[in-house]
Amino acid sequence: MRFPPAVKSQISTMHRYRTHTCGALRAGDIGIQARLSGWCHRIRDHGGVLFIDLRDHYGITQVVADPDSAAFKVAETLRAEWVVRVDGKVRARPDGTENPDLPTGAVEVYVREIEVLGPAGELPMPVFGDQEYPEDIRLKYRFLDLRRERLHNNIIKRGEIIDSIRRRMKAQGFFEFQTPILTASSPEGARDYLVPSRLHEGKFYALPQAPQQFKQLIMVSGFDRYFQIAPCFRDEDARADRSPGEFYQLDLEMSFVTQDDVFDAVEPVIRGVFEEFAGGKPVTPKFPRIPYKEAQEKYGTDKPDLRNPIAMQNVSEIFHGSGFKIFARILEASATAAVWAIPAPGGGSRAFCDRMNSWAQGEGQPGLGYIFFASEGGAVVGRGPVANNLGGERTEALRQTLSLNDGDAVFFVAGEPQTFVKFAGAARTKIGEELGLIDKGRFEFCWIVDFPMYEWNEDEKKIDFSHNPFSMPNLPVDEFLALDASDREKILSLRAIQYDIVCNGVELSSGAIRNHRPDVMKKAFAIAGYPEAELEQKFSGMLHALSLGAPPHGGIAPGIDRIVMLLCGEENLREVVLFPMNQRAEDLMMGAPSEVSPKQLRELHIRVVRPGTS
RNA sequence: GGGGGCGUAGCUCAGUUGGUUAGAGCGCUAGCCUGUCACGCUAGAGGUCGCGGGUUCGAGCCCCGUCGCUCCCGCCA
Repeated sequence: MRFPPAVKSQISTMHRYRTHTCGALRAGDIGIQARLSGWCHRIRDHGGVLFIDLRDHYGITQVVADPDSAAFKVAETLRAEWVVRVDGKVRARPDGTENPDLPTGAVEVYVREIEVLGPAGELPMPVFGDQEYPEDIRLKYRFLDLRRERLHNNIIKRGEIIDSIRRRMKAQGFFEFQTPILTASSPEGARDYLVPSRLHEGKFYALPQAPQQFKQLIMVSGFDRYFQIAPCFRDEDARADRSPGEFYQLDLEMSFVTQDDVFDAVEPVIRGVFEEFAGGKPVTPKFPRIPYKEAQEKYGTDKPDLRNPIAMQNVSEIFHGSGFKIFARILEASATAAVWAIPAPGGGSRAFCDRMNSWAQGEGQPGLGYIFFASEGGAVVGRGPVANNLGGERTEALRQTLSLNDGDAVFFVAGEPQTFVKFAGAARTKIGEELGLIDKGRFEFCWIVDFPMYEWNEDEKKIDFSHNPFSMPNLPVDEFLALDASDREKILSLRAIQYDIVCNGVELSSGAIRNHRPDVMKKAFAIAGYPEAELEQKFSGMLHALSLGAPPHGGIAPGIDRIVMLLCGEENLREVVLFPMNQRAEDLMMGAPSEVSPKQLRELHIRVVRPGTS
């Protein structure tokens, strides 16, 4: 790496580094002396004349040197991504050489002096251009990746979105609080990140999975509308839409509210932020409320992508006792078995249906039955093996039920809904994608409501909490307290006052009206088989607080990273997080996690026991 | 913990049925070029084909194992 000698500045009145940013100069500045600092984005050396695109956070300005300029010799030594200071005269570009793609494209800086502030070695990854690079290289050299336009813009947009959220929350009367980062491990939920205590041998802090208990305690403390852009920590495996380790939530909680009050407070904030940053893409004007059960039946998931117009239907009636023996027997054998239809408008070709069938087999399914409809002698008839066995009359009934026509198809899944629902949902998504039915240019929101409170655990033959054990059951308190724990039917049909916001198939958040009554909570846990003593032991602080005057309260916690991801049009959270970890929860740039010194371990009363050496 | 995909030059990738000295673009080095903005032209350097083993006269290519990255399942109240 060479450092060309810096030429001492002759313009002592100027700022040490710049009079303008690289995005500032316009035609009106022609004739002035300017000083710019930035990175050599792109260098074009024509021998006689040499162009440097100088880039900083604000933009790009073209710098020109020719053999007449004093700094030509220095200019020739510059390489990509060197950081330099440039002095020169702002002048108009010659006629016909203006660059309309650049805000500064009418002018250029004719260089008089160049000072190298920070030279760069050969780059592991160029900053210029928009080529894809491997994740590990990108993460190891995150600071280079962040110089690139796309990521740089994403991070800026992230900040602007968070600003907008704060503004909107405060306008709704919410107040921002800070809750502890070092707290206690909680037995419920995800795996905790633990921090060993130096002063208390053998004891650990945990990083909060969410400020859940704190925000409830803030309500018990008599504050009314809490929010926080809250860091959350969970030691679970990553997904494209689930960062390993840490992420941020717009955490909020309100006192004396019903579900409707929470919706009325949150929906305008989320909708407003999306409208502000969606770049003109339409946003659902009023979020529809879809009961959990309906979401499962129509979309095969509790986070439906409503941009996909396909809605499934239960068509068991049509197959019951029909000539299509495979399904008829399945329905015969079990009262809870069903056949669901997945309409595929425009999918009416044997080639498409066969392709979907092989896809299903690739997913480990026996196959995907189908009928496709075609015109024949003026009538629309069903084709394929299912239609042949089902017969004309029932096939026609299907066609009418599902409003299908010439050129359409329908696929079928059969069996016990609880075992096939996930696959049915995947098939609905796949069909929608393959047929191009999903309008990517919009944001489709919905609330998912009425989550079941409990579910049957077939493995352990017991009743479990279905989702959040601290949600209020949707039943008058007296009735709930009077429940007979053996009335399995009634208990399994109970719903919790719990809700999710879903956008384009991404679960943005879940929330609930909390269970603020110790007696109801004890009953709720008793139903799930937790003895009162255990509850007292694990959640004594919370129970105690709730027993000394707790207001009814509820809230929700939309994921900031996911909101930003959707608004940036990205499919992976790493594209909207400043310094993300890889899938194995490593920070390749900082080298985290890392080994620590024996002294540190001793102070923390920790001994590392490696697998197979104990 | 399980399954899929990928791994060839600093980077992005090609590489036929297993067959001579493994190629291209970008980047890098040297030279030429006075109006480019993905500048152009010429030449050059740069390779343990992730790693280990096997099959074969012969392996980048086939087989087994292993490691890394990634996507998914489990998990994430």
